[in-house]
Amino acid sequence: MNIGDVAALTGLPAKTIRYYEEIGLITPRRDTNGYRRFGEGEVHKLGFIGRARSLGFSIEECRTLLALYEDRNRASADVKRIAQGHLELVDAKIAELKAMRATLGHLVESCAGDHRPDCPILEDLAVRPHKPQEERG
Amino acid sequence: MNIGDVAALTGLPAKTIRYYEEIGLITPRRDTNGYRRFGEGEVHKLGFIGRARSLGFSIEECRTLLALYEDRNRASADVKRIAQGHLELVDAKIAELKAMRATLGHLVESCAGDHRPDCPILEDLAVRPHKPQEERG
DNA sequence: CCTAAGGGTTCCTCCAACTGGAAGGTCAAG
DNA sequence: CTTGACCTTCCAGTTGGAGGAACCCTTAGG
Repeated sequence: MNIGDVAALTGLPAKTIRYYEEIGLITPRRDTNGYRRFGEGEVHKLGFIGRARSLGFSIEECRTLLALYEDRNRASADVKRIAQGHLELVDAKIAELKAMRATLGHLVESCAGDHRPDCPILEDLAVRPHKPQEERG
Repeated sequence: MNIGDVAALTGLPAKTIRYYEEIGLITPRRDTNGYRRFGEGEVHKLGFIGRARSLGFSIEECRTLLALYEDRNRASADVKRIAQGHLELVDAKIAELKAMRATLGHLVESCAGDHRPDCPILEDLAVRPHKPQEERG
């Protein structure tokens, strides 16, 4: 199996697969012509990584998860800790974005958006000693 | 005013302020000794940028907003369009994170997190043809 | 034989938005 | 004079790849 087939199977770009090899996530064999040759194991690993990435795990978390996956003696607690930590990070990010969204939403609503120059958005950016306002309607 | 004072006033790291000069967001004068000298204008600009950044606007968006701010003939519609576009991006990001959070939350809940090796999180990453599961149990 | 296509390979640069650190100049105080 | 805080420049690294150049391999067709 060449890299193109693996890309099609896993949905990962070939570039990404090469990159994953470069950083040591996978180590496919080589044909005599220098082409990477992938077996089921590699494809499976790449699928695993792809799914973990799509859940927002960092590359290093993926590396750890993969190691745990291949360790038949792992404790599920180790995995759960990583997932939990990541979950908290995601929650924090969501909260941050929501705060941004609230402020931004208020500003957008308050702006007439016409040909005139008066703009509450710019005024706010210009002077407000930025603590995100909650409600003031 | 030296860069340290400006950093204290605006809350931006000195490194960041230097970076903003490098990319042309600001152009402070120089003292004879080579130190950057900041006036009120610069400090005001930096505050503006800092607040815009904290709302998630990109540097290039900040550049545009700043230009609009300084253009007395701008139309508020131009500003609103940028903010609106950014708002949609933020909403998309939130939605994406929420989807991740949901899947991740299910997985974390379903994992015992003890000394045993059985782990639904790893099993899911290993085999699931990843469409985020909604509800199941 | 040559050619063209569609793989593959390596290597290098670039992205955002900084951050860290090294090596060195400047300034005010003791 | 020395110390320490501040400033300067420049270089490298971060995350997770994307883009592209230059070149090799393979196969099909004429």
